[in-house]
This record gives sequence, structure tokens and C-alpha cells, in this order.
Amino acid sequence: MNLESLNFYGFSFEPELKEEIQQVAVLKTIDAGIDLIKPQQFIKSIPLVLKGNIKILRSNDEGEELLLYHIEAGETCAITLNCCLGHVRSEIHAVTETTVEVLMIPVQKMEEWSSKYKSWRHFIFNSYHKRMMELLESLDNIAFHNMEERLEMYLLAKKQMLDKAVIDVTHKEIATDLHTSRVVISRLLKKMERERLIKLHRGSVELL
DNA sequence: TCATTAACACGGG
DNA sequence: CCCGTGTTAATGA
Repeated sequence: MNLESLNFYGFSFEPELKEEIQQVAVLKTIDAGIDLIKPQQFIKSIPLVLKGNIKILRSNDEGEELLLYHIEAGETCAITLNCCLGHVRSEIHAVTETTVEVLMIPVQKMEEWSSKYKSWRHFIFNSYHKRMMELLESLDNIAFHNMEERLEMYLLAKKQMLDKAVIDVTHKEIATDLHTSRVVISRLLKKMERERLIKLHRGSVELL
């Protein structure tokens, strides 16, 4: 693992910190569509994302889900820290959306670095802030927009994130992310296709 | 009115 | 055959 990849974060980590990261972090490459964190699981290490992105869903005990936000390159999920330090089971579900490269950092190290390094504190606070903003955005979506608008925003966000117009996703997967039924998604997508906003393919949606 | 659930048909891999 | 998709009918909020 080279230190250069850490500059990716845009935070000038102290040389000593970089050294420590290099010592304890485990570099992993993971395929798209893999569960990183399952609901009810105990977490002992947290990923720093170097490449690709991860989606974070909220799950209830019935296994119903709702997309909360995404973790992109250069970010981490600081909110998960709480759950880890408190030895509480995970209330969230993390799934890789693309192939990702991550550095897995043990939770104790993250805590240790928070008191040791100023740059790390900044990084963690910044991550908290980002997650909080995205959470508010997602709350706004649910409160103030109907399903059709939410679907449009969902697709646009995916297009931006993946940087391509053809999005590989099934109606069922969208329905899970937006916490609705597939019937509704199929109907809305069909309507959007008639309106020439999108083109439907099996297992993918093309934005026009 | 719009979402959900169940059910069914069709087609591709 | 299984899965993704499109559609309908019944029911409920």
C-alpha cells in the first residue's frame, strides 16, 4: 500500500499518522453488489473508501430497507463508529455499489487516532457533517416528494455517481432502496419511458 | 387517488 | 427452469 493513495482524502494527514495507517490498514478490493456490513452484525473495522462507492441502507427487524446515503471515494462512515465503540449491533446495511477499493481500519485505532492527531479529528468531524447533510437530504426527499420525484432523483444521483447513462439496476432493487413495491417502480419507469426521459432494458435503465 | 399484495403471462439466459 | 418485467384485480389508507 502506498502513501500516495492517502492523499486522495484531501486532508493533509501527519506523516506519523500515515505511517500508522499503513501499518494497520488492510487493503481490500471488493466486487459490486457485496454486503460489507449486514444488519445485526457486530462491527470491528471501518472502511476508508479509496475507489468506487458504497450505499448505506437502514433496515428494520422485518428486513425492510431504505436507502440513506452513499459513501464515495475519500470518505468514511464515521456514524458507524458509535455503534462499534458501544459494542452495539449494526442498525444499517452497507452494500458495494461498484467495485471498491477500501482500507479496513480497526475501530480501536480510529478512536486512538482521534485523540492523537488533529488531522484525523478534522477528517472524522467532516465525515460526520457530510453524513448528516445527506441524511437530511434523504429525509427531505421522503417528507416532501412523491415517489415519482424520488425515483427521478434516485436515477440522476446514480448517473452522477457512476458517471454513465446506463445504470445496471433491476426494478426490484430500486423498490428496495426507495422502500416501495416493484409494481410501483415498474409503472413509474414505464411512464418515464413514454415521456422519453429514459429507455428501459432488461436489468438496466438508460437515462436520456 | 395512489400504494400494496397477489397473481399471471411472457421472454431471455 | 428461474428471473426480470409488465399488467391487472382486489383491498386499504
